[in-house]
Amino acid sequence: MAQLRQGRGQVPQCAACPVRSLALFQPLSLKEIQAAQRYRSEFRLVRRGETVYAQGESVQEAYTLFSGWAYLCQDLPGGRRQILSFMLPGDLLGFQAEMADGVRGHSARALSDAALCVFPREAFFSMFSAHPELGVRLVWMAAQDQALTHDHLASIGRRSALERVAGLLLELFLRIRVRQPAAANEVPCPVTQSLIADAVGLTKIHVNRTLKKLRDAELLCLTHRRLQVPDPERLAQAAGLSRTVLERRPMI
Amino acid sequence: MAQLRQGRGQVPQCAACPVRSLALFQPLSLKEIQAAQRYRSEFRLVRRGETVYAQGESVQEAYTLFSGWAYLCQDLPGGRRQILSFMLPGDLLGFQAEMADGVRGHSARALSDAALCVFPREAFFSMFSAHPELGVRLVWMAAQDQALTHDHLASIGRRSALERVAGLLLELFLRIRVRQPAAANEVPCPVTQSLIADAVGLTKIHVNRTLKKLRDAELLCLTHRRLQVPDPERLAQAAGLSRTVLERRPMI
DNA sequence: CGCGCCGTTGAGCCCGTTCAAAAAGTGTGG
DNA sequence: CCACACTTTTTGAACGGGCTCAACGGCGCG
Repeated sequence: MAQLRQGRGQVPQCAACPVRSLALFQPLSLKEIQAAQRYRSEFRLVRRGETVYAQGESVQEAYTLFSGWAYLCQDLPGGRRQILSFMLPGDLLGFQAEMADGVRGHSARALSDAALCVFPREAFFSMFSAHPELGVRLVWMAAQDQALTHDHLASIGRRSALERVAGLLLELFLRIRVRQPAAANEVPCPVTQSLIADAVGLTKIHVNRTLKKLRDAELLCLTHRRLQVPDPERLAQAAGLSRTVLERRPMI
Repeated sequence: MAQLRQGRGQVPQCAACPVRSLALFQPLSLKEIQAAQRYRSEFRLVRRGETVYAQGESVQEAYTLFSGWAYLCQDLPGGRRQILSFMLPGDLLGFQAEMADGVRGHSARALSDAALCVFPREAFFSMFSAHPELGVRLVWMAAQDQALTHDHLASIGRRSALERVAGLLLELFLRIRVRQPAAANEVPCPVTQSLIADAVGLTKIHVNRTLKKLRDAELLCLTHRRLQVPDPERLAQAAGLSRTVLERRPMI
């Protein structure tokens, strides 16, 4: 359990984890966290573009994204692909199909250089029996995840190109902002237009045109890996979202 | 807990439940099942078209679909709507947002006359502490659900109209067939073309044309609330699905 | 019978795609 | 520092899959 592969840096201690309040272990006390650290089998560094796990592989581990960005995507015949979700620090990866049929239905890739805490499949069973509240927490996170996926489904199925792009970027904006010390109207956002296209089911060319429209309407501006949203409320309206979306604090 | 509202029929006993092997309580022994029945607060009958729970309501209960069909759908501005999933006997409804922010993100409606076993929100906490294996089972079912939703997402985002319709009907065909005594190439299937349209993100008119194509190609035939699939393998190919989909037994 | 829902078919249009190409940004090695 | 390769962004022109609008037939039900 203790064969932690360390990259250039040192392995962080769970007790000092900066994303703990967002992550699976949130319900545990500081003392319990120190004990729970032994469930982690590895602290892994991955480079931008590298695969964390691949579609078709058998399920052996799950991960907490410690730092950096990642995304889940499903590859389809004809070179097509669909991005299922973007993952931010604190998010749990690889549990979606953990219990299903034992085979990954999608791949997970690093969008930027990233670090992951790795938990072997069996660790979850021990964790749940030792800390039942972690089971509740996991179910809660899974439900949150499912609700978000449902929103994406409705977005791709029934919304216009502009609504889709606006909706996705608003969601990312809000999710990133929760992870930031101060609430700003500009956040780092390393997604490319191609990635947006594969996430909302459009062509990268049409995403580009749509972004131009949004920029001209001063609803948002995505350049140099930074995302500006002057007025989230107005963007939500353009995305055809009910006002409540802004109040729902995402993924805490 | 025992105020079971009974319609015309008698309330079924969990021990004799015909969908137990598909449902949440699958891991329990016969003896445990009899005890677990007390968690059920109600056995409810709903008529075709009635709402089980509605978008925006606060979350109070979850349900096991005992008989009949249901579907989850999200309503959008402009009269648009997206069907998120179809529910068959044994499926768990209303847990998706159970733990999230306490507000339903979608509605659940009966597609045919249906019967539901109702479990109040708090029952789940008692159930999990009394039977930890139910927690594992629930997580497993949630993961299965999520995997299916991911497939829909990829389908709507990146597949052609024909692939989408073929894929959806193949999925339904397989899910219905598991619930049937003998494996036939014809199953009951009460979905209308409008419902298919709202599920795959197309117009009902275009769904109609697509169904005609599929019928002409003798891939499937959907008439009089019955679905025929002469050769599932060939249909899977037309839907652009890898062969493995057929082997994956859905939702057990 | 008449009403409402569901399925079917046609004609024309539009949103988003495809193909093509150039500009701008990013990273690498000499 | 520049040269080079590569990825990402931007723009134009033309095509087409799926949409809109409109009308009709069929079926179940009160």
